[in-house]
Amino acid sequence: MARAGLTPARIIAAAADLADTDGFENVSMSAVARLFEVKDASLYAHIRSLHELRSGVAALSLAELADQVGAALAGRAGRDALVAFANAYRTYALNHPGRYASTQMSLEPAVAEQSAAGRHAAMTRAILRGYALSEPDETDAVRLLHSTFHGFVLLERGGGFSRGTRSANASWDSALNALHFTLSHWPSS
Amino acid sequence: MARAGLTPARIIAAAADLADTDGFENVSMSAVARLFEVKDASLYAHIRSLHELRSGVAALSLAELADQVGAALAGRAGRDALVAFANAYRTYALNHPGRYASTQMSLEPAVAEQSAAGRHAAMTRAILRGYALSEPDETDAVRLLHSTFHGFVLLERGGGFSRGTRSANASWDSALNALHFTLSHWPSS
DNA sequence: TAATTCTACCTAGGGGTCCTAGTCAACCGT
DNA sequence: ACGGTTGACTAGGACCCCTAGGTAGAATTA
Repeated sequence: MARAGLTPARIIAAAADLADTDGFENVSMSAVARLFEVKDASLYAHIRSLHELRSGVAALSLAELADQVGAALAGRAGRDALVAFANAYRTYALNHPGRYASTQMSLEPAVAEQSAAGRHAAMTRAILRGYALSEPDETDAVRLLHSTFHGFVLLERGGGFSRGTRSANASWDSALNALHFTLSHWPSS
Repeated sequence: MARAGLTPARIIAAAADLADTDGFENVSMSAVARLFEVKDASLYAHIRSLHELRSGVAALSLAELADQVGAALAGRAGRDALVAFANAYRTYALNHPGRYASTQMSLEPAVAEQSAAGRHAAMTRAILRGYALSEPDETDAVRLLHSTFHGFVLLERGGGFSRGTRSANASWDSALNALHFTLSHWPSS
């Protein structure tokens, strides 16, 4: 009986890959076990439950997303920062659909989540520094940006933009234009 | 053996209620069968598969959503129409989380879907008539609106706006302000 | 090196889900 | 009243989650 060399990290990484190829909803203990050519029961020595496996994927994905967005953001400001942030966000979501889907699951306020989601919010606020908003406008703007990016990416991936001849890319650029314009002339009433 | 009086419509309606109370991901043949005090196998005389059941819920929900949004929109124009549309949309999503979640599932271009989603898009375009956009700006604006509403509602329901003291309602109104402003001064470059 | 402990993986099994096939009883039109 | 249709049943296969207990190889210690 050769050992497969399972560790929580490797199991979660494999599950994340599986999510991207087969969909997050198809991430199961059995499916991941098959990847390692191991019985599903064997995974329970490393990961307590399916829920923990999926939460692990979510935490991993949030961290990756924050990394990539952070890297894209480095050294930019104002409109440049907005566009870089948005494009990095969308690129990650489209390249890693399963990982991105995992970030939607409501994970209990775990420590790992706190850090990654916190970084995310901090970066969004960093963008807004170029637009000189004060509270509570800044919070409203953060939520508007996040909503728009999240919604766009989900609809795009779900095929919601397939009708018509206008490309999703063009509409995306247009949306960024609109957001930049709104942020530049924030109606603070 | 008394008959339970199952029909596709009643089964789908029950499934939709179950989605709202227990979550769309928990809509299963077994769970719906339990509601009718019937064995799960009995449902297959009326509904071919779990996928068909869920698609049915999605079609029902899309139709309901279109109805409510359409009713809210009646007789309004311009900013009024935008706000009415948006609030009806959000209200439906928050009051019927499971039904709303069902509308996210990618249903094959079924006939039923065509009609409801088509109505939805037509109504969004009706709003924009007050802003005098021409193609392709109108398509971009439709997508921006839909993305923002969809993203906001999902994040709100997922607890994404729990941090901080700013209420979701206030941020929502602020987002509508911003959208109205952007639509009024659409940067057509 | 040899003995002991540890642990990564195993088998066995209970309970849940989707779905098919085949059966029988209740309803309905004639 | 009767024959056909159909609505719900039981039985069962395939797959899933998860627990309990066993075993063999790795790690630690004597």
